[in-house]
Amino acid sequence: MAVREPRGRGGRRPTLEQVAERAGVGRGTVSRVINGSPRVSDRTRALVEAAVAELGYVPNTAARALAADRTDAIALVVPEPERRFFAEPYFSEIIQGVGQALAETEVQLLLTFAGGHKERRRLAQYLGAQRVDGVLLVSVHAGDPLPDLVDQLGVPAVISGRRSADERLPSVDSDNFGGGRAAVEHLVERGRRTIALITGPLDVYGARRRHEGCLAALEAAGRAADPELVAAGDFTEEGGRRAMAELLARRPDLDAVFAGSDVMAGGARLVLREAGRRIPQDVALVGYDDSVIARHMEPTLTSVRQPIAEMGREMTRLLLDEIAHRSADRPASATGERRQLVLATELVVRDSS
Amino acid sequence: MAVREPRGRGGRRPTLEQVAERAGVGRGTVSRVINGSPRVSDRTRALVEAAVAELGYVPNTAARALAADRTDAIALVVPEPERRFFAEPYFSEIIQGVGQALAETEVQLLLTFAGGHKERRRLAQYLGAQRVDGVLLVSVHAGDPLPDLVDQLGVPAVISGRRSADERLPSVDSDNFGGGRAAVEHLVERGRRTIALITGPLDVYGARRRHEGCLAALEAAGRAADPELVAAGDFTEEGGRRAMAELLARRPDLDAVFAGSDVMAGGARLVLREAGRRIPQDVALVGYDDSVIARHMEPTLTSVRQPIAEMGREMTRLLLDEIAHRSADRPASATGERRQLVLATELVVRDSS
DNA sequence: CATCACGGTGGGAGCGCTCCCACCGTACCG
DNA sequence: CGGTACGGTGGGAGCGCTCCCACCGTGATG
Repeated sequence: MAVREPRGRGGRRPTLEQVAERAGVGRGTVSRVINGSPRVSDRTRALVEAAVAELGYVPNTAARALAADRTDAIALVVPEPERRFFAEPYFSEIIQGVGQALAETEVQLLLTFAGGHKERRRLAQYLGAQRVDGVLLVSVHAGDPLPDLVDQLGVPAVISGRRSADERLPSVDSDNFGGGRAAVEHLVERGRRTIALITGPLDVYGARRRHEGCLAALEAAGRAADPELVAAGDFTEEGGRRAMAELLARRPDLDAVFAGSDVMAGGARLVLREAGRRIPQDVALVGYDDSVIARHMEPTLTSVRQPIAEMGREMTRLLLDEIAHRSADRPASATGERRQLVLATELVVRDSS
Repeated sequence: MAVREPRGRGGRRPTLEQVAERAGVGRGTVSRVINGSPRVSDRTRALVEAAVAELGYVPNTAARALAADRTDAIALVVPEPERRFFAEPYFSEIIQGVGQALAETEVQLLLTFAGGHKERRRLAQYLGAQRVDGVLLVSVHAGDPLPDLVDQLGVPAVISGRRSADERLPSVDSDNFGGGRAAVEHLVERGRRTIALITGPLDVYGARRRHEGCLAALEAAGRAADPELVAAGDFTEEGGRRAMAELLARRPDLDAVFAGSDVMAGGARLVLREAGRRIPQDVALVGYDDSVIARHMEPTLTSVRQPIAEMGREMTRLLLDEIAHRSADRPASATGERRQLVLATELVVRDSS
């Protein structure tokens, strides 16, 4: 007759204590071996490792977290209200990168959905309740209070994309300036004379940098920046349509368009087609993001690729670094380490230009 | 001069004990209030709640997990080696659904990447080490040992898609049979006479069911299933190309194609175009999945939509149910509850048919 | 008026681990 | 040859919570 275990499922797992007994050593020694302390003799270490293997011992996360005040978990905070965030491959790729960086460690990834303002406040509380060792914040809005809230709570955090030129928090960004510049340089090289620009919302730092890159490329090519050739979009397809219609009305002679996102480029394409302009013969079109849309558009869309998976990877590394430093009582922020990363973008040339 | 806290960041958070003292009650009573036990008088409850609010108390997850042997977290196991999994919106949508279902609860979502076979084994260990209360398994292969491993460990699990007709584990599937049938019915209604089928790998249960649905629709329309009009693909674009070329060689008179996935439909489209067939005038094309590709293909692709987000939601509900039942010492598996869900699919008609 | 039942409550024990202090022995020093 | 240093080790204390048992008071019961 099977004896019923006190509680829980599938029988109790072995504890540190049991491993210690089996190896004929003390609890502290086993703990030292498990945690890779150098202060253990080789003989003892081998003994303990054998016992661990025999018993199939796995440390209890909860107990460790409670005793050591460290969870070996980080959270990726997802701004859920934005469906856009899910629709674009951005999300998947970021997670892919995070997963890769985490694979080399014992750290777990927690997904947290931050909805409205109250939920964000609740989230902040939870973060304070030692649920995770650090936080990855993606797709942060300019005026979002969350990053600073998290920072004040003393929770290590890394954000994707700087919110401004003088970002204080550790961050990983892609080279928006270089990306915008490369797109326009490409159009110039292709012999395009009248290049129109559809920008993203300019209060978003990344969108503004893209635009500044475009302007720099134009200037380098000896062309004056023409306000008639610039229209602001809002990263939506509809916004791209509106901007394109506007530009076409003002300057029917344009022969190239750079849109600050693929989605806006998609909207622009529809307007161009309706106006009877052929792509790329009459008008060259370049987008930004190198999203799925770009590869499946007709014609396929030239676009600027951001290394999103790599951003996820670097964000994670930065965060793990910060966590390690803080637990060693010397925040990386105080060691003058580089905590702002900017990764290169790449122009992917396809049929639309 | 600020007194340095013993350890950890940002000062200690209030504990149950402190709340108890503040409220002038015992520790047990506070615990009861926090956990919503009915065995507390209204007066006392109000007292405790006030103290909780004043102190901004949040229970320590680790301590609770240790004491109660329950983590209030579930894991979504992601089969990482498949890049396909990330590329398709499947992943994002599943997570979206899971997030929605979890939003109503206090349960956290852990993302676990299961790479090769050893990593899966390691994963199984961790699952046993009370890291999570349950597991969501997505995109499970036919011969994958993981589901049974998890089950043997006694960890509640729900899988997406049945592995066979007599799936034992709780699962949420979409109506692949109905989806395949609807696609072919649609082609029949459109007056197509010679309907070719590109199947997925038939050892994948879902793919086989789709195919069986197709055959059922053909039979219902009084058409014999013609082996010449069936070719097997492997869910890749290249596989779709090969299958389409084969079909076209065998039956140049075909006027409709159903592909078991949008990606294969994409491959088929290229071959059809090269062969000078117009879509939909000469050949109607229908895909499956209603992925981003479908919306951006030229012409836009008619496709069968699976309610993926809803599947994520239902999987989560099923899992939370199972967890609740088990902790109440009566597994849902023993109560004869329905643990296999099949959700309806929907045909989205676009320009390709 | 003693007895019982029961809603309501306090607090001990213990979950499995890390941290840290005490201690042991050996090697090296003056 | 006593003193000091130090690598190596054992185990007590405690992390913050839940569980459960003992207990208290009240009102119904015999």
